[in-house]
Amino acid sequence: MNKSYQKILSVVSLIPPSCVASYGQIADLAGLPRGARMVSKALKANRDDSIPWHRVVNSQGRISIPASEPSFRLQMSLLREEGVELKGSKVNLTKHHWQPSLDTLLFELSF
DNA sequence: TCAATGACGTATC
DNA sequence: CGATACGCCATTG
Repeated sequence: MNKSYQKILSVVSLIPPSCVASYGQIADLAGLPRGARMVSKALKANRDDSIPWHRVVNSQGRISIPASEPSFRLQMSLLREEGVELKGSKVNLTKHHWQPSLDTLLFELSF
């Protein structure tokens, strides 16, 4: 577990319920431009359930976990439980895309 | 070393 | 909307 992973997870933990963020967006907020693939690795490696990993989807709003894996269904369930509108495996981004407040951004910078 | 591999992103057709 | 092609980059064998 290196520093980048910690940073990534800390950013993910800021995503509020019924909102989603993209891998690229998380990478940017974590100060890791073009680090989208690292975000996916960090989430896959993470075992802490208190981190809302399910609120991270790809830039198209689609769940990126292979449908063959069990966590794919789990992610859908968790999102629906929060009231996130899902059309198939795609979320309504115009409604649920996370837009961090200025406060949140400043808080991140101080981390 | 080096090629292959992703829970990615963007551009093009 | 679906399919393909690249770029990207840490990790893996």
